[in-house]
Amino acid sequence: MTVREQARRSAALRVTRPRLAVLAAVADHPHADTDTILTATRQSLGEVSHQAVYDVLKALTNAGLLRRFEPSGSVARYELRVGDNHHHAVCRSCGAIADVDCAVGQTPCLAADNDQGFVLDEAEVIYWGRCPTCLITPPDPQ
Amino acid sequence: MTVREQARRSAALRVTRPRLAVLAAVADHPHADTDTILTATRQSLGEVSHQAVYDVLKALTNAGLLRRFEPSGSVARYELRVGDNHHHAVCRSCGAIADVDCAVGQTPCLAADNDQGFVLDEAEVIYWGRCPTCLITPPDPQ
DNA sequence: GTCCTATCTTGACTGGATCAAGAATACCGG
DNA sequence: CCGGTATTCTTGATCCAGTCAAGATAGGAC
Repeated sequence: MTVREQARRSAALRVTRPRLAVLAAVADHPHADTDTILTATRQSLGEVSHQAVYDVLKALTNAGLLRRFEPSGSVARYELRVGDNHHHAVCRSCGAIADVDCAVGQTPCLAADNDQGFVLDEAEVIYWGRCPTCLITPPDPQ
Repeated sequence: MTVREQARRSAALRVTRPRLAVLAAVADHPHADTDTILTATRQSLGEVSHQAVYDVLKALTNAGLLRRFEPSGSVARYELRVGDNHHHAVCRSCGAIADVDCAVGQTPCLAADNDQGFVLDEAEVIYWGRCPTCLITPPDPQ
């Protein structure tokens, strides 16, 4: 019993080659989607199953090493979890994503006026707008 | 030419029974997903194709009558677009959604410190936490 | 080295959403 | 009130990110 429990706990996050490779891929490709991460991982490792990458991303996200976010209309994207509380700006025309610091301090808007009894632990902010490139060369509106 | 252009403009948002029914369905079911809206629409109209509901939701959203949001891990949800800039609190365990006013004023966090040259027009905020029900009766952690 | 089980491989499947072609209908002018 | 026209709706197929399941592999404790 005790032995097994210990083993289970220590095995909470095994160090495997796919995990290291996925972690490196996310570091190299900020805000990458799953497919980009899969491609990058295969470049450094050779064959890796797509299921493995999904599993690894989920495990690392649960462990707090990665942060997952999903702008409306986009697939899931990942970045290295850093301590700050930065947010994301997304371009409405080309989908470009940039990191943005929040002006409100450490926990922006977390003190909501009317929280309906919810106990909140995170405020996820997505800013929508236009990136510099799309401002200069507006995409054809049809 | 002029005739056709006028027709096109005035036809920008035709008043059809499916559209009225969908609008009523969203009004009756705040934060409803597409399937809920489809079911509610069929209850008031009889048969409606699922494609029609998708088209209507997109048209009404583009017209600014509806607001679409999509919490990570959830399907798309819709609500009547109201003038305020309220946001949403989502329960991590049961997925319940509540409206929340932002404490920071009319355009929360919109004045980002470092906007990377983006011109921002909306700050979409999702608060993550636990709803009152899940606080009282925590769901089985397996 | 051995054992246990978390992790990875393989392959099928799910389900929200989109695409496409043709029929129906709202709205305009007359 | 009627016809013309482009939009909207119906029907039916398709896409694809993500999940499920079963068995093989390999990390790491002892």
